[in-house]
Amino acid sequence: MANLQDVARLANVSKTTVSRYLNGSLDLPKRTADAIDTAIEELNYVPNAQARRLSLGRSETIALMVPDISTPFFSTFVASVEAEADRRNLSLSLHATLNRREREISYLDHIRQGRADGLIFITNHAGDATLSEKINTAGPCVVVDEDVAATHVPKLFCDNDAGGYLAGRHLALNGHRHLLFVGGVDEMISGERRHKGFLRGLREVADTDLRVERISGPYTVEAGREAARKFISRSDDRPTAIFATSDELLIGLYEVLGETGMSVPRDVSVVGFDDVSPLHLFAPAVTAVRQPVRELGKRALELLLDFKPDADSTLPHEELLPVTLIERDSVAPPIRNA
Amino acid sequence: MANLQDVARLANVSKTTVSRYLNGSLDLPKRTADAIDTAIEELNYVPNAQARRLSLGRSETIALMVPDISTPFFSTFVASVEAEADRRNLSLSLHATLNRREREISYLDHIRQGRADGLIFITNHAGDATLSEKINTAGPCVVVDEDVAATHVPKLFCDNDAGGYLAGRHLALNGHRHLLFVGGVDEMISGERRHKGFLRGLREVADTDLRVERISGPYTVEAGREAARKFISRSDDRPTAIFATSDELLIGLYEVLGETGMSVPRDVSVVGFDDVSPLHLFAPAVTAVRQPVRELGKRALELLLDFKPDADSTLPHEELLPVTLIERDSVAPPIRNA
DNA sequence: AGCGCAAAGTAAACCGGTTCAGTAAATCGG
DNA sequence: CCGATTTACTGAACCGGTTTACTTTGCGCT
Repeated sequence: MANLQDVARLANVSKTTVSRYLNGSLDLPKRTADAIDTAIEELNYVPNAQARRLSLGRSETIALMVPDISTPFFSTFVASVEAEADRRNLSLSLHATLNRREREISYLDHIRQGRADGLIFITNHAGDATLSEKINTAGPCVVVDEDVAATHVPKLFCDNDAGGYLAGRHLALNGHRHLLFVGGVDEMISGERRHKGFLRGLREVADTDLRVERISGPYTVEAGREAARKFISRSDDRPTAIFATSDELLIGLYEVLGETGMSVPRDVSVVGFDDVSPLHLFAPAVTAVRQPVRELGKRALELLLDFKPDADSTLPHEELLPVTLIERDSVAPPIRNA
Repeated sequence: MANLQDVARLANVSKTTVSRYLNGSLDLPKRTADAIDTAIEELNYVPNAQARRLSLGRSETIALMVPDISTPFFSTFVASVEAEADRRNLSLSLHATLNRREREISYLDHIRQGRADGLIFITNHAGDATLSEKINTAGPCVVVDEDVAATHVPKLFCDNDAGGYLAGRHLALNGHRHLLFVGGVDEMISGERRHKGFLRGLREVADTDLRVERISGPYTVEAGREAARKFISRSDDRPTAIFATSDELLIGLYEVLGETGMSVPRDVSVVGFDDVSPLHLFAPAVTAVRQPVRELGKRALELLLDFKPDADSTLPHEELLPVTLIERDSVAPPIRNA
């Protein structure tokens, strides 16, 4: 493989000249420029990215850390970050943590190691002191989708509270007073906010007679199944509507509901959250709160690269992206007989 | 940031010693080793990956090029490659080509640039001479899922022919004789193989009276919609079964079938391909040929890193992974009235 | 006492770029 | 025709590791 030196020799100039010419920091008369171009052509020269990066002190790479890549929400998110990174001529280094803390912590070192210039970080467990300490000292980093307590980095979330509110209001307007909220382990701020918004939405419509139950758990298909089983095992006084706060929870819920012959929305109304999976094709099509996932990815990279913190602000920058309710066929008024 | 030199100074040894100690190419007496460990601890030293890579002449990174990251098939594939890469302590550099040839070609340079040690490449258009030339000279590379003609690199596909066969046989056994095959643009080998296998499966069961139509197109939701519209616009003598050869095609098909009130499988039977999306929740649950996507990703990286070509073999190595038919509710015998 | 060998390191070249601080020659103004 | 400026370039240091080939010291053995 030819290197800068080889090109310089063939073009009868110095390394410096070729380097500066290629980087545009030197104007050359046409003859010299041509000689260099010819030499590059002839030797089939391609600059070595590793050398360039070492010299420049940056990797031209940003790292993306997500719990899992294969779920629609995260894969769509990754896709939108990649698109924006590509637009800026940055490479994307992708890492799945599978929610394992030691991975999260070790990947955070990638910035210090010079493997990445910055990091976009999504985690599903948000309370760890070691983790937040590490995030605060790792280097350029933004936290997305789920908060990590005690971190002083820019943050970007969907408006979880508004999402909960929309779902709650919609179900209350449809006459539901006894509801089941599924999702969110205690430490996850997204779950808390969705829950709070949900209650607010319900109360705005129906201030009395409300009964809201909750099954907490991770945003997984299996947790959805489990919640559904628990729901079904109760023979009487069941809630008339369920708010499943992620696509995965909803999928698990639908699976079990379907298997056991429960009919949506006749026997129970359902509202989902995320709306990245093809919920419009499910039976019945699912009414859900839609997250602006693509917007989230694009904005995350913008925040990472362009954001300059206010000197006077002591609080970390936090940004909320709006959500919308997509009405489909999984919500109906409850049957009055109980 | 502390570097090797700083550590060496503090531990009263030379750079060489520290480097060799850290890389295990030097056994040191406990006192010296401790001194180095202490210095590293004290200075909070982390080796610089860029420098290491330049020196080593490899990037410890492999590049993954797919048409799109957000579809379930590719995102699952990416996830499985990432898992295997992580197991081997390699970084993964992710690139979406959006099927644009100039991107595919420019990303292939990443190997020569030293940005990646090898490349896993999936494309959806397979006939280009510039592209195959570039692939042949780019460096370590494997071609996955869809063939690129005239390339001499290891190749890994699902058994598309067997997949077509399973679908054809299943539909024929259910009594279908007039069928519609949807998918595959001309240059795509996967489509051809699925089609060929489809015919073989049909003929094995029913040698006469077979009528097989075909609508070609890319593996997209929109192409699925379009095929469905075309299908529906024919008022009589419609095929009684449709083989939609990707999840996306199937989704588009189901959307339009649903909107226009066609009932599956009463009015038309449907078999899908991929089975990565939650087809079991669709209405009705979709019978489909399942691709072993995770296996595909894992094996792709193995091939890239471990495969040593036979010196005597002139043909490129080609590997086929088995597929299975998942029977659900979208296939029934045709109604006999036409 | 002296040879041989193992133990414990090390100096310096190298990977392939970028960049600071110049230099030599050509051109220009007066 | 001389000094000043501009043009066209360059030597060498630097980024931070890895590695080859080599030195020094100390010990056991005869």
